[in-house]
Amino acid sequence: MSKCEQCIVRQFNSLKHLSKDELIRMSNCKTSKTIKKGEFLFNEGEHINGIFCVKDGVCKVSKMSENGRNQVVNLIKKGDLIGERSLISDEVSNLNAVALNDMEVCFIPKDEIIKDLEKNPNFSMGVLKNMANSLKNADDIIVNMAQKNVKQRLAETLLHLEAKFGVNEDGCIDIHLSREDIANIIGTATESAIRLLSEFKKKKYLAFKGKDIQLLDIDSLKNISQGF
Amino acid sequence: MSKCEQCIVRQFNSLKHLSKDELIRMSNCKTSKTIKKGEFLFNEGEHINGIFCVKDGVCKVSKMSENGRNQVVNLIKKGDLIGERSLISDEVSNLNAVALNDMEVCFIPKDEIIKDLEKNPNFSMGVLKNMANSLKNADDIIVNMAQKNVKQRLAETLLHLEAKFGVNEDGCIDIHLSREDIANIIGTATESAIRLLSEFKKKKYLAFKGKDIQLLDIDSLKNISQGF
DNA sequence: GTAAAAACATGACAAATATCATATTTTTAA
DNA sequence: TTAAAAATATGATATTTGTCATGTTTTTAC
Repeated sequence: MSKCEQCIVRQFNSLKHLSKDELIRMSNCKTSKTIKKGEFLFNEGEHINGIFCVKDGVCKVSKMSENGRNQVVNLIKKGDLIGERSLISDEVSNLNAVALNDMEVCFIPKDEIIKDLEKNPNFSMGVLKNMANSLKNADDIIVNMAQKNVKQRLAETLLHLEAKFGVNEDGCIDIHLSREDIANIIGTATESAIRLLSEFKKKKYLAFKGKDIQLLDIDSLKNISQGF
Repeated sequence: MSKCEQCIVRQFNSLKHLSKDELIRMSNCKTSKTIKKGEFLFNEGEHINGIFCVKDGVCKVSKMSENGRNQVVNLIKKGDLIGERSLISDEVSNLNAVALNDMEVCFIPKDEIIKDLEKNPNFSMGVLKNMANSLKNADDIIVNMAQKNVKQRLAETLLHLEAKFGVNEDGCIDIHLSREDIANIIGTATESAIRLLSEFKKKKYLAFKGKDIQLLDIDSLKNISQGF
């Protein structure tokens, strides 16, 4: 069993506020899991009863709309925590999370985290700050969804993905998303997303390498996302 | 100066978790303000440096989009707190808040709240739960914005407003919003909102009394919001 | 009370987007 | 390896929505 107190990943999230003692206790009750590409971490309606700390890999967090379409609300990567919300409010998850590539995660049971939240103000302030930040992001996404058209949202999303995941040795955004995933992030029909990506390619704002995307003209994409 | 420990309003928000001592200290450092209809509580870019507890009245919380349009992200009413976020993350506000009618609010300075958050785990858990709930709502709004069309969003919003603000003696939704406000909630052009309201009126889903709106056919509105 | 401003309303049209159809390419599984 | 399935791509068309124009009603400020 790997030890939390020696794990680098926790430096990237609220768990960095825990004391050595708290981390040792956590090591003893956590479970490590390997989640294969396409498998679920959790589903809508499930009681999660703990949080996941992502050691490696990426998952998409989404929610079914009443229309029967899937909306991606977040992408979670190495160093992030998932499930904080369902932990604090005693409800079942309103979201589902599916691995986009093979993942290494640790699962920490609810009770353990609650204890730490109550006893360690640094930790709870950290969680609070993190949530405040998520909430601010959510507001930005709402404004973008409500006020920007599909082309603007696609440009914005591509820039955001490159900023978040960086580029690989080919110069492409270092995450593999299907065209459908991209459509489900920006909230449009898959065909529309494909069409606009083709348009951007034709205009040399980006290039396809295999199915991955390389951004070529950041300035133009920025302008588009801002409505110019 | 009114006393927090005797104020009913705090029962409706996280401040209910504070001890008598903490409330007495809060009474001594808070300031009461009257905010007239149309005046701002705070603006985008301002340091808020505290939270507002709403004793009476309603305000709309919005954000300018890069397109220059205003998106309403929340409506805050009696019993709610505003400004929690800017308090916890040390940044300027990303939102602005303007009174929709005359308001009575108390302003509690940041330092006081931070002290309580660090010393009273019940309180910080309460704030955390509240934020978790806001985050869940935000996800729902994102999904609605992304996946529903304007007519669905209007129906949804009307139902939501009636649930949140109730009806007055005329049977109308008990909040006065301009057509522009409604358009800015659902993220559409004012003309589109007006047109759809007229359509709903023609179909007897609702009636206008003056400029207020009375919902007549809840079932039909529910069906519309769900895409039937 | 009255003029000016703001809000509301509606038509005409243009632009954006979804949907359906169909073809091609890529991936998956036996 | 190969057939089937899934993903990508693009055209045609219908629907939704935004924009501009214009008129009416309501509210505001003097």
